[in-house]
Formats: sequence, C-alpha cells, structure tokens
Amino acid sequence: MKQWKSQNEDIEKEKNIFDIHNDEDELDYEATLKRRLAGPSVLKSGQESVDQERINEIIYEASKGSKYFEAEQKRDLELRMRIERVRQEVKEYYRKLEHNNAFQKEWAERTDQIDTYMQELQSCRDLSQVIVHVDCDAFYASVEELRNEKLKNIPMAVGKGVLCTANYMARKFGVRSAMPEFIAKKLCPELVVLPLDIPEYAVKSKEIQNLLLEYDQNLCPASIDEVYMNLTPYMNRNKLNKDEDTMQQVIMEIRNKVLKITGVSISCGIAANKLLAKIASNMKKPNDQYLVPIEAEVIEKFMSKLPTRRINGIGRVLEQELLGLDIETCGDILNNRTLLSYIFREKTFQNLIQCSLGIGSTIVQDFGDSYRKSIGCEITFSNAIASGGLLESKLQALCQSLAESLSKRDLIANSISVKIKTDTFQVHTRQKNLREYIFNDTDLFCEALRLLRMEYPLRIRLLGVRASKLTNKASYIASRIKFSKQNSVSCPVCRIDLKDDLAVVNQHIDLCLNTETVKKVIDNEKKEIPLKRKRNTIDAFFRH
DNA sequence: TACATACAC
DNA sequence: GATGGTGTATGTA
Repeated sequence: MKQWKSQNEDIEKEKNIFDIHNDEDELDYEATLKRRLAGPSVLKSGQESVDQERINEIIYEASKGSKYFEAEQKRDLELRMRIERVRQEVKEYYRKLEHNNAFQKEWAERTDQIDTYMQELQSCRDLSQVIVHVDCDAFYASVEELRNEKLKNIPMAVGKGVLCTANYMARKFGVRSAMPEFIAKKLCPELVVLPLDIPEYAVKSKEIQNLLLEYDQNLCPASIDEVYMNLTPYMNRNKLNKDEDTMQQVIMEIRNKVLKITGVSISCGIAANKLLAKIASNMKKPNDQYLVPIEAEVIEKFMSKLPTRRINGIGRVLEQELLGLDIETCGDILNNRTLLSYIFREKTFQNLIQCSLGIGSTIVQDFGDSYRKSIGCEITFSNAIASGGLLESKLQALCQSLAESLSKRDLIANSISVKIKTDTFQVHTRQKNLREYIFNDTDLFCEALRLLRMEYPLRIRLLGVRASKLTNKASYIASRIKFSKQNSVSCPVCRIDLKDDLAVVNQHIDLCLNTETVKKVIDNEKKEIPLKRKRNTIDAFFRH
C-alpha cells in the first residue's frame, strides 16, 4: 500500500508544476486524451471513410465524468510528463553535443558502434523463405454472419459490455473492437450486439487451419483468427518459381479456397519474415493481399516510410514517446539512432533498430501448450465488491475454474498471483512463489486467499487469479519416480511397484493422488531430488 | 523475486 | 450510469 501512495504523491507534486502552463499546452493535452480514449484500434481497417475527429469528440463526451475517464486522464498526464522529461533530456544532449568535445567524441564512437551492429544485422538478413500471415476479416462478426445472413446488411458487433469485433458496416460508424457497448450505441443507435460464442468461432478457426495445412504442415496459429505459414516447402515441392506473380497467384488461390469452402474472407501478407508478413496483411484489409518483395533494398525502402505504430509491439505509448521526439516513421528511427540509444534501454533500442530494418524471425513453428508460461482467470463485477465473504466466494469460484483449466492441460503450478482492480481503475498484483506445486481448487484457493486478505480493506471491480511456473503433472511425477527394479517403477505417492508402462503408471497415480500425500512425498523427497528440472529433459525422457 | 506497465487480440 | 479477458514481455528495485 505504501508504495502506491508515495507514487501518487510524486505525481501530485509534478502535476502542480505542470499546472503552470499555457493554453496551447492545455489544448494539446486535451487532444492526446481524446486520442487515448478513442482506443487502441483506431488504425484498424474499415475506418478510412470515418470522420475520426467527430467520432473522438463523441467518445470523449460520452466518457467524461466517469471513473474510467478520470483514470485515463491521470494516465495520460503521467505519459505527458514522462515525454516532457525525455524532451528536456534530449535538449541537454544536443546542448552538450554543441559545446562538449568529449561528448562529441563519445557520440561519434557510439554512432560507429551502432552502424557496425546494423551491418551485422543486415548481413544476417534471411531472404530464403516465403512467409505468409493470414488474418481473418472481422472474424467473430463474419462467423455470426454465416449463421444469420441478415446480419450482413446491418451494423453488427460481437461482445458483451465491451465489443470484441464489429462488421464493416458498423465500422463505418466508428464502431470498433475494444469499444464499450454503450458508446458504440451512441455512435450507431441501430447497432446489433451479439453475445460471444467462442466454441463456435473455434470450430470455424480449425476449419480454416485445416485448409491451410495443405500449404504448410507446420503452420503456426498466432491467435484464433491469425496464422503464420512458411510457404517455401510448398513452392519447392510443386516446383514453383518464387517470383512475385507466382507467389501472388498461390495466395490468391488460398484466399479463394478459404472463402469458398469456409465462407470467411481473409487478408494475407506475403514477405520474407513474420514481422513483414504481419505488417503486409494489414496493408490492404479486408479480403485482399499484399506482397513485400523479398529484396533487401525494397524492404528497407518500404520500412523507411512506415509509421512506427504499424510495427507489432509498438503501441499507443511507445508511439507517443517517439512522436515526442518527432519520430513518426521507421526511417526516422534509423536517422535518430544515436539519440535513441541514449534514451531507451538496450533491449528496446535493439528491437527498434531491428524492426526498422525490416528484420524478423522466419521460424514458423507451433509449440502448442508446451511452452505456456501462465494460466489464469479474472472477472469484472457489475458493482464493486468490498472485502468479505462475498468477495472470497468469488475468489473460490475463480480458483475452481482455474483448477479445471490446469487439469484439462495436465499442468501444475509453482507460483500464484492475485490481481485486483480498484473501483478507481488502478490495477495491482500480488504474487507468491510456492514451496510445492499445486493444482487443485482447494490449494489454489488457500494460497490465493492469503494473498488477497493481506490487501484488506478493499473495494474492487475486478478480481483475478493466475498460476505460473507451470510444469506438466505427469512429467513432474515421472521425474520423481524411482526405478527400483528393471521393468518396474515405484509409485512416488504410495511406493507400490508398478509395471514400467506410462499408461499404467499414470492411471495408478491418478487414482492414488491426493493433495496431502503429494505434499508429504514432495517434502520427503525435496532433499534427495532437485525440484526443478528442465522441461526438455523430462520431455526427452518420455520420448524414449 | 515481486510488481507494474505495455502490448496484442 | 457505464470501459473485458487471457497471455506475454520487459523494466525496475
């Protein structure tokens, strides 16, 4: 609690300093808030014909006065202040650059270093692959349209409370994903909003993926409505030339096939790597395709004109921070590389440079659930709930569904976190590493409750619980099985000898397992067997 | 390790 | 009157 307060005090202090500014700043500040409230998907397709200024004004007026508005206002102010501080920093660098010889030298050396780094990157540029990014157009909405033809001709969106997606008819009104329903209705009173039916969308998604499998057996779903493919093996197999026309033709064929068979229109990006393919699929949405020629010079020229926000990973905040330095495009990033190296952390800086050169990964591989880092669930209440029995019963329910998700995937967790959002939209998490792995609802609830109660008194609009440091239950158990005799193993729980057959062992352990005994076994064995094993080792164990 | 923030969809 | 849920990465202390 202490940290949050002191942080706020700092902000209050700075705010006072910033109150002494002129009208121009005041206007500017309102404009950025309006842009912020407009949401993150302003750049999405279907907005071309929209009067964005007018829409933003309506959203702003509809939001005004709410607690959400105040929270956003505060966040916007914090960002403005951060940007202003950086601008001062920049001024100082440029002043030093004019008068300070030592600094001039340092700056020049750093520029050389960066240039060497960039040359290295360029020399490793992989232009041997044809990568495709497939993106379904207004996916949830188009699945709903398939179920009910009439929806095609009326503005429609899918979601509850907050919209997940809107059809193109609705987008003409400025209706977008992540927009609250009540604002969407203000922009378009006749908007039809349908409830989500994720299982149905998942079926359609699989249908599409199955069609695409013909073109790449290793295709990698990036989300329910997005897939990356490596088209190279397909092209080679069919002895197809990798010239632009042929590639465009293959993609055209894929798009036609998907539309004809599944009824869903898709947009595709064709390029040398995933970064470029993703940008490309967004260039001509909906129901179209775009190819970035697989040539270093063309790629660099393409990137230099590209607004920074087009890069996957550069969002509203980083975009604003860069704009604060008069950086609008990836070309600007490269031209200001030395300055940026002073301002951003190593990792952020390197990422900016790499992206701006159009360099990205060409690895298209689906790791499925095996590298999952965390799993959780959260819920927003219709009215904020105060500390007490009701809140705790909500936590219990969340832990129950978390336990289900864990067991569905055969996972156990070594760390747990509780997330809360106050009625003033401040988010906090409390996390704890555990002494043992847990997975059932009782244990999850017990640990989560402890974390939650430490924060009392509370009044919150959202509660969440998340399990992390995951490992596979069967693998974990197997890792502690002792091979007592040839062709036989002993159960780690009850020690009985079992046939060395994975199915037999698993079945027995499932029967044998209950939390108390697992705890005992783990405690007893802690000293003898290292707790953490690399997942790879365990997986390798099972392959043999 | 713990927490906050940013980002994507 | 009113602004979601799930998951990842990264910076900081």
